[in-house]
Amino acid sequence: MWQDFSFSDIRFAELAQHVDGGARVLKQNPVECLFQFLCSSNNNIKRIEKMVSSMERFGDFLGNVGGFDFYKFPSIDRLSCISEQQLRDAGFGYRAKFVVGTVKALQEKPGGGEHWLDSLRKMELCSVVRELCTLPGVGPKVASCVALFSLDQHHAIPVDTHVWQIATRYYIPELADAKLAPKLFSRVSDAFVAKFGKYAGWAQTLLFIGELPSPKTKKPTGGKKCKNDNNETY
DNA sequence: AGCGTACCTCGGAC
DNA sequence: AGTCCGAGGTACG
Ligand SMILES: [Mg+2]
Repeated sequence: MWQDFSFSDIRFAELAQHVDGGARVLKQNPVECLFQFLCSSNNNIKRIEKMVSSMERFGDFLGNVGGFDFYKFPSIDRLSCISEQQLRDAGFGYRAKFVVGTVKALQEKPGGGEHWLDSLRKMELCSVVRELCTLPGVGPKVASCVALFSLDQHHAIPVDTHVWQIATRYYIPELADAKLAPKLFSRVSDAFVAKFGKYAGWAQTLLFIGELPSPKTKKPTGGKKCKNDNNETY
């Protein structure tokens, strides 16, 4: 698959050579995935991880490995025991009410929230996103993440600030100075699907990793120039 | 429909 | 040391 992506995009080809050990696009549990990305809005990864681990402590204790405690991610019912104040105290900020509201909304689904989330698997991507967006704190980006990482929607493109940077730099440079707006969300998404096709979401994930200030990538530095689709150097 | 703006918190940059 | 900025967006006017 990487070869296909590399053929489709020169930048992908170059980046792929510099990502050690590959990247994994995990098929996550939908509940866990949803609440993780519910914490992600306007936030940094370190704090997101802290918030997620504080939610996990409401799940069953699994054991201790190498000095680290592990917990099963809480069920929706278990999550419903957490108050907004507890979440505030745990540093969730304004996302505290999103968590409480989404738990409540899920509990009210006929057949339960877990079942409702699973039922989204067999729907079209646009319907999946639309349904998920009815939850408080869930917009198009979070919905796309949940769809891609936990609901088998491999062509979902979560358009976040990083993807926006990538897209305007390499694929649609004419929008370089525009603000990331909902209207342009689809524009970016279309650009990725046009370029990478069925598994565009996976390609997006790799390019996203390339943007992160992470030791996982050792991007080419110093002097090397490349060209984007419009033959502009970067 | 489309566009501005506020929003919790917090580590790093200056 | 104080201030400012921005981070895997969303809700609301
Ligand atoms: Mg929503």
